[in-house]
Amino acid sequence: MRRGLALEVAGRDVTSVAVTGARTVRRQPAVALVERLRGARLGEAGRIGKFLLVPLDDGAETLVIHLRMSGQLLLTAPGWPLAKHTHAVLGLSDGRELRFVDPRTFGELFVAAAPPGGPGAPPGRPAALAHLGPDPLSPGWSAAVLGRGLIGRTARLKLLLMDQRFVAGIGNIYSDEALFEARLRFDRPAGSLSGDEIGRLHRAVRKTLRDAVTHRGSSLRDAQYVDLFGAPGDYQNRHRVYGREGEPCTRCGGPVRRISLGGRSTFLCETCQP
DNA sequence: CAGATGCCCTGGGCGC
DNA sequence: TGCGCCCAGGGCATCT
Repeated sequence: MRRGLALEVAGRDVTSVAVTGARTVRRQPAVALVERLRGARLGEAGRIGKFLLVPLDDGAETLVIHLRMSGQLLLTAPGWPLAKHTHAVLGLSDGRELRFVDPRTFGELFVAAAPPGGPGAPPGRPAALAHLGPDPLSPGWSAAVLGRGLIGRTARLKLLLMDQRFVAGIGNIYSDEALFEARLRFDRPAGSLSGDEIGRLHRAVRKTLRDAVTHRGSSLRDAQYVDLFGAPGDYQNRHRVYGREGEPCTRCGGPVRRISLGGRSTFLCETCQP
């Protein structure tokens, strides 16, 4: 989604703004966001974890977008019929519209001040995102950094991977996929990993996220996740455990298991992830 | 303090 | 066909 925004909306001006959803803009008065966006020039989108950051004008402020469970950003011609649960529409100077659609209304938009990022660099992170840990695809997230972070942690590995304060951007699908790739059980105490296991985990997280982006994300049965043009991703067809309960493990042929953890599903192969 | 639980919502799938 | 239940890519407040 970040790549799509960078390709399609960077350099456009916002010519009109309509916010109709009561919950979609909730960190600030909707009128403040509308007035700040109207007439703004959109910069090249950045990303920290699951948050999208679209710099405004000189980059001193940024539009922050989180899709949560069911949010979509769609780029359409103005005449297109408005999908149900469309909560915000930005008119763009190229005549198209950027629409935020979100049935469950967990997603949100807000405008925040962004510290300057230096010449040529993207703006820094807004204060509202200060709690986020490093993005696992950023250069700073090395195996050594991961290993230091794991020391003394008693949490189960999967829950720590999904803790956005620890590392930002891994959710329920990609934690399961990365743990399978790393051949690690989800309920290992995070601090119990050996050096070799830390290396495997680090490699697996980065490979899983990179591959998922290459394949344009995971669109599950309800096809909630789609790109700017409504096209679903492809990575769901490459999942090795997530959503594959009872199907054969791609590595050993044994059945993929589903276990409930913290009220959500965890998928794993108990043979390959001892 | 870390960890567990429940809630914010709508919609789809399934059993009866 | 319809009802009630369970489940779903996340994050946060509130308990212990």
